[in-house]
Amino acid sequence: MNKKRFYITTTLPYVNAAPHVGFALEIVQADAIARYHRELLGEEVFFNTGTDEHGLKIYQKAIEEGKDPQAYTDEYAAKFDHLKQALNLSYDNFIRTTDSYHVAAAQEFWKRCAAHGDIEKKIYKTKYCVGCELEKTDSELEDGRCSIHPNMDIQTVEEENYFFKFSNSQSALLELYARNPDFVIPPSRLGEIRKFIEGGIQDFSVSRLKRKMPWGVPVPGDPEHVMYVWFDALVNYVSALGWPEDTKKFEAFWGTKELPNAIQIAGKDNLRQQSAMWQAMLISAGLPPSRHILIHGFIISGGQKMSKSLGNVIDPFEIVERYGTDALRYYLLREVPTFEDGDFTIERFAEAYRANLVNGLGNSVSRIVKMAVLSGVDTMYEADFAHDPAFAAFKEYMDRFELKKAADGIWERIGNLDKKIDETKPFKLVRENPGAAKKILRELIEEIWKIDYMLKSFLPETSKKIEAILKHPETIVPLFPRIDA
RNA sequence: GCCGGGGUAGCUCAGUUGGUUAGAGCGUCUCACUCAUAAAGAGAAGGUUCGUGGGUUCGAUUCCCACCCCCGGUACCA
Repeated sequence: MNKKRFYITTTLPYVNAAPHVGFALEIVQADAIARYHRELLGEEVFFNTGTDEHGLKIYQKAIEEGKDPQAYTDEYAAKFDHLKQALNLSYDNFIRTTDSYHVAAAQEFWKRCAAHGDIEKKIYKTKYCVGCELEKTDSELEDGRCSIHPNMDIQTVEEENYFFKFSNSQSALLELYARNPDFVIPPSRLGEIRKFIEGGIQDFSVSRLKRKMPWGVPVPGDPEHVMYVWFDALVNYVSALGWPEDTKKFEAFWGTKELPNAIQIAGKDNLRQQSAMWQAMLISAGLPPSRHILIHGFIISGGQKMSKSLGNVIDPFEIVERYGTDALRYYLLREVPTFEDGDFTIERFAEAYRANLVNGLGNSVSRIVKMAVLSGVDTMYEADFAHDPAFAAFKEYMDRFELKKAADGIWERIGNLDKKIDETKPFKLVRENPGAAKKILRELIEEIWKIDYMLKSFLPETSKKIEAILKHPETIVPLFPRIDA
């Protein structure tokens, strides 16, 4: 019997700005889930992330900086390593949408959709502001006028584009949702997308004229066009697995129509692309749908969106530099609701750090290990955690991707350590009844091992530190230093 | 405008079949202890009773209606 395969992928951040804490949330959530499946469940995990590197904005940005677009994206992709280190990420694959195998896969995907009759040429009407000399989207216009040049009429520009026949998929999508009530998690987001699809859907354009915007994947059989960045970028979730060449690997991780296996995680702004458009593309290409689309919220700061002008932007690198990787991971995984918007301010962060990591986890480990050393209690432990009832509860939450609730359970156990010490007072008891005190301390040590085990997915570095301490208890140092605000 | 989510202690939030004195964590105050990172524990205060106004009901934070406020989306920005 083969090991169970597990696949999870983040969305690919678009590389026109430095990674911010919002993407950090997504990739840390994915990392915790991946580690859980890899290390605690022993599954064979494929954890994918990468960068989305085509499209107009990147093209413009590169030109702006006087660079070749490929060189610009190369630089950015290299920077991603900083994020990997800063957040201690365990992804197995890093895809760049400019990788040649991805480009080839995107073209094959296109051909399959075309063969299925879902791609056709149509006239695409764009709105064009002569003042800006730019095309505008409807949402950029106010009352049908450009907000920068309200005295000028918006012109309609027509060009030939390829369209994906999204409208063909309406019933198939609704059926997918009906068959899988947990297709999108949380369920409220499934309701949202279902309602959107029920309301009727329009075809969307999937190509751009190459002479206007050359930075994209060439459309097969038509040198005039490149793929619109959406289409190409979404294909990464399967090209990362070697599709279309490596059908074995693809099937093992992506799953089959009967047993889809792919977990995707995305922000709520990506609900439509991931749970509807991409699924429609998969259906068209004859591939299995995803298994779950996990939708997380946004990180806001002080009740407002982060923005440079408000000065409330949280830089993940700064936090890590000051408090350490696991402090940030802790905050993102437990202090932010898993599926809803969460607030992130330095004040709240510092408070959570002190209360739960310094005073909570760190101090509990210190006092127990110190007592164990003073009383000569063995700090090694080998156990089958799988049969621990509390671990079963933890597992249940993790299997439902309820990361915060799972973490809450761990911290409840940490709190119980202190409660037990206070009730039994082993530090006092050791003078009257050393045997009884040792027995209690031994139980506390075992409990730390179990907590440590559950912590592996969330705080991998801390988990290693705890193990090192338990192996060499005489060398104990604080897990989380006090940091003055 | 429309669609979705939300308005419960200072803060962050639980509260799914409507039922006695509405909960947790953090923060605050008091007390106690000393094994620990000047830390951990216990107790207490804190909600004009759960956005506002109606309604259904013996009884509603929980159901219905209207309204107010906040947030997101409103499709080619990836």
